[in-house]
Amino acid sequence: MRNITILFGHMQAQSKKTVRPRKGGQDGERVAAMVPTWGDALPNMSERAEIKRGSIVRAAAQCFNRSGFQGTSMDDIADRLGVSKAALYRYVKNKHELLFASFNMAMDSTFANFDRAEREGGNGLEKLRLTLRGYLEEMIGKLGHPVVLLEEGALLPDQSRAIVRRRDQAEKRYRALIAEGIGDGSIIACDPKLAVFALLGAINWVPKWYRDNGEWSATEVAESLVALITRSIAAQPDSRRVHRVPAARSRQSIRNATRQGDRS
Amino acid sequence: MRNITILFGHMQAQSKKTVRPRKGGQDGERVAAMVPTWGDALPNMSERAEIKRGSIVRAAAQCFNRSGFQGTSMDDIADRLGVSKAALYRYVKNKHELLFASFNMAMDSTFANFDRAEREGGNGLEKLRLTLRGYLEEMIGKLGHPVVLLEEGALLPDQSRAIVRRRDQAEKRYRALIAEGIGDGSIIACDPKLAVFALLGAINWVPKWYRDNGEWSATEVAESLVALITRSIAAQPDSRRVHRVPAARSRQSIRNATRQGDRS
DNA sequence: TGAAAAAGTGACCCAATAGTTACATTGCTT
DNA sequence: AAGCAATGTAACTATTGGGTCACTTTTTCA
Repeated sequence: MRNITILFGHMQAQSKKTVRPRKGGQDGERVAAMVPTWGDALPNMSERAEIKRGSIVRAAAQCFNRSGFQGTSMDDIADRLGVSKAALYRYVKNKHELLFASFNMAMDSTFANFDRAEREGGNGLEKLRLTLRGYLEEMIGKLGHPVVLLEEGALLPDQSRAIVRRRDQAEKRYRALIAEGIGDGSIIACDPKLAVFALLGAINWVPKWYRDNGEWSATEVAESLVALITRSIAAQPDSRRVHRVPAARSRQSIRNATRQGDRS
Repeated sequence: MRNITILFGHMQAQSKKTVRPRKGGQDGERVAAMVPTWGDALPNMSERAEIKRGSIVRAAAQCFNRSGFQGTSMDDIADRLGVSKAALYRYVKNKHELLFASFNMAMDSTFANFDRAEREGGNGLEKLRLTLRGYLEEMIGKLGHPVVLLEEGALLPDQSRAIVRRRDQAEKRYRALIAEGIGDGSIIACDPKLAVFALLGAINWVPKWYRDNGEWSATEVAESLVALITRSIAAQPDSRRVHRVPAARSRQSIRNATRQGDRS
């Protein structure tokens, strides 16, 4: 009934269904199969705590994306990592901290990509594209597939203030890029605020349909989606740009990359 | 302690804070203020039950939009209508039925607007615009401000199957419109599936930023947003179309129409 | 190797909340 | 006015899930 514990540092015997039996139940002995607890990454030393915390946050973000904050239990997150709920509390104060960390992860990525685009980018439109593409790519890659940003209302008042401030800064910076693009002629005259909402909507919707078991890499999705949506405000909309990637890999690959049965 | 009940058919005395004291508490006598129970609409007869049920569903949809399914309690919904939780159960079987009804309301509107666009519309792009615009306008108008469609994972298996089927039909029909547009030359060559995801993302994101106390009517928001996002796939992107409304009412009005402090 | 520190666990506590029920109130109809 | 059906409510239950704790197992290191 206890784990048939064996070795390899951070490996641990586990029931083979990845999901551990929720309610103790009749505890027939588990069929042991070697599964890395803490899903992979675990280099060495005492910085491991930091790495584990990161794994917890990512797992939480994935759960939040799929089921929402209130719809996710700490057991769900623990199960995903192959640990017990109580173990999480060694690395994390409470559930809200996980939500807060998820939001901050997304905001960190946003600002990092703003900076990168500022260094690399050309005109306003190009910088906007670089930022969106980088963000999308990073979020998809880091979280297995999704993005974050829903469930804002579930934050605690203090956290909410902090996140809202960062998000407002981000939106302001997006609008500034659009204004820059309007100024340099790369972007059509439009209301920057409305445009930003439209862009972010399309971006933040991705986790609702993207499945990472599909054929598309994070890069491919990011590239073609960003090309598509930024065309809505591009001064000289380039036809080739929009369907370059889809045409290359054919629409069959998109079909595979996205839901069919879906969650239910 | 009991309501100082008085008259006017469906009017009822209520504590003035609209939110009724959650936990009974020390029941100081309530300061009575006349508030229409069931928030307005209540014509007459015994068909009133039907109308009340509709009010409940709309209230529920609004709550779900703001806080998610799991984040909304039946008390929240009851409070919004100025009734007790138990009263809801006279018109509704359970909470999941409310979620199901919310989804179906959105799907009904979608298909109704497909049909309307089919009758009125010109080329593929025009039909697409009509559909999106009608849907957005109707949802914003009907629900006070928002849309629905998140929280799909919270549906019960049976309900989920039904909704997923309708949603897939809707997506198929969206893709068909885009294909039609590609055929008649009004829409650029692109992957219809990716395009639909992008469009729906922007549409479904609206409740996250739109506030109905702003200056913009549902019609205005719907029109300008749809113009903006469909430009991403328009064969001949029309500059005037995109910023017509924003230019007319100035960007100040958008600023007012959207969040500043936001929920927290 | 052995002991202390670190990591993890099952069982428990408690608050929140979906749903029920026994009762009160309203209002229609005659 | 009386009585019945419809409508609504307060109080209860049963369950779920966040968070804690005493204890076990694993790892580190002298």
